[in-house]
Amino acid sequence: MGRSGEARDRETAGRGTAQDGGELELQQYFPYRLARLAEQVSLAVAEVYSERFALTRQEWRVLAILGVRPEIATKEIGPLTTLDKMQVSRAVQGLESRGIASRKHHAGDRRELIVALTPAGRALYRKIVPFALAREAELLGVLTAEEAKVLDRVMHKLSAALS
Amino acid sequence: MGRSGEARDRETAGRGTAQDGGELELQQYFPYRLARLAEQVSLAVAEVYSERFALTRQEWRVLAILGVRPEIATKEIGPLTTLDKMQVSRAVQGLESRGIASRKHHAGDRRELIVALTPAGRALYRKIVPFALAREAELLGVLTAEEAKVLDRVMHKLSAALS
DNA sequence: CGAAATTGGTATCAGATGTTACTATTTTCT
DNA sequence: AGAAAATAGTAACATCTGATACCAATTTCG
Repeated sequence: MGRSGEARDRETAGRGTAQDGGELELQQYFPYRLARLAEQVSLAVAEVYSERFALTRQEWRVLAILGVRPEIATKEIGPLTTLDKMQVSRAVQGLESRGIASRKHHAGDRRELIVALTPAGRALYRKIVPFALAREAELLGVLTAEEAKVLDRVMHKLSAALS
Repeated sequence: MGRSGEARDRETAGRGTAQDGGELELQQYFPYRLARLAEQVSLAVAEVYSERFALTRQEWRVLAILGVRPEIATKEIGPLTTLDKMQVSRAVQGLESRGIASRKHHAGDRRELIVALTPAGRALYRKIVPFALAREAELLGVLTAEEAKVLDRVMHKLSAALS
């Protein structure tokens, strides 16, 4: 199961994160701690797009994609945002209903829908992004450069181990 | 906002995690990556308690607490599990309805409910915990001891910065 | 070609979740 | 003491989310 090549002794993942005998201390349990942290972070970021701009988490993700890819087939959005097709459908509808995005059928294949930001949507995007980036910077700012580097690597490793 | 004392240069949290100009690349955006990872981990762990033992995430958390604190007022459960009082109420009801936990009114204050595991509940707990711990060990096993240590510290730092 | 299978997207319904308001009990304060 | 406020827990409703089935357009293949 995806062992990394590095040299590791017996104690390995032990100190500070893993558990001992047959007891499970929820507060120390890594999956719980991670879920909790992610929720905190998610909430902090949601202040930006939800409270200030009334977007759902899914809409925000789609918007983030549209900001970079000015025109995209909705079927491509799912993989990029980790949303299933129903969530994408709803998010895009939500954006459209508020004049943020527009949909049109693909000429070649009329099943597909192509989404793009409206001018208003683009303006919204440009307004939100700085706040979102600021939040991220604020957060990562509490870490040293070294810690940030390790964190990045660790997240990649864990993610890879799970796929 | 909670600057750590370490010496850090301009690049700081940059390399590998943070963003540049006014563009936001969702795939690289830390809050998104974290949410995604947490979801993956959560799913992997849910296999243990959900698929194998038909518990919801909330019930699992309450069970984990009850395994350590054999008798506890439900009002204490919320803070320990990061669930709101309604979630606790439902989770405990769920556990009770399946003979895993039992409730009784506190003698001194008859508003409070005291929850405890039934013998069947305790047996279930003992059956699940090893699997849950194994999952955790498997995951953390892909990290070096050093990485695990940094990860632990980083999670504490981030969590603290957000509270 | 044309029936069958596939694909993109959505309607629809069921179950989960969040919110508000309410009951019961206890505490506080005059 | 006893009215008012606070606390623990839940009912009830509204909303969100997930799963299934479905429609329309396209592709595959006999």
